[in-house]
Amino acid sequence: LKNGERCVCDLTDLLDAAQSRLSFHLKVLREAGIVGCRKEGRWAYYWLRPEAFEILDEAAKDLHPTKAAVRASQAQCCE
Amino acid sequence: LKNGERCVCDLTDLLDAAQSRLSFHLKVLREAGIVGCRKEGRWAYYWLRPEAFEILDEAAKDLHPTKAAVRASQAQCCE
DNA sequence: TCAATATATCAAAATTTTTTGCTGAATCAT
DNA sequence: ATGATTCAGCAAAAAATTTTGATATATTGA
Repeated sequence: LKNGERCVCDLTDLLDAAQSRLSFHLKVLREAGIVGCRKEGRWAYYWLRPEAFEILDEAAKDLHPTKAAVRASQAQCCE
Repeated sequence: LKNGERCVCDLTDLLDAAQSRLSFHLKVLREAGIVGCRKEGRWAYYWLRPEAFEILDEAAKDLHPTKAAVRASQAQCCE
């Protein structure tokens, strides 16, 4: 989805995955706010929500060791 | 570990988790290159490896929707 | 209207991950 | 030496996640 919205049927082909399998995962991603979705006729299109990535980036930053912790671990000679 | 190295016994207290449980998870993290570890006497100290976070940041970036994809999804009025 | 297509949903099955409880090795203090 | 402490590793149990197969709904075109 990184390159733009896709309908579920495209994704089943692209990913060689069963439709119900994708439907399940897309639902999880949708409920997590990671993908958006719209219905158009028979098709359901999904896309990545850029907002979700701000949160991801923040979370990744939060995990980073502190400067002090980095200094301390650099002082050690580890395998 | 974000704040600096800790020995396993500290972590069992801090996280209220069984020792074997922590040992298991720390092993996974160690093998994934996320934590470093050293032995000192009876204790085993673990710390976060900052290098791991570069990879994480890169991976997060890779997932980001492209500019074009963002423009397209913004053009839509979605729920 | 009828058949085909796209999708969601659900329960059961399969798989993966996590936790627990136990054992054994190493270190340290007495 | 002995006993206590710290930790790794393992197998079995438990829990969580994922997949599959079936069914149901909605849309479209003939």
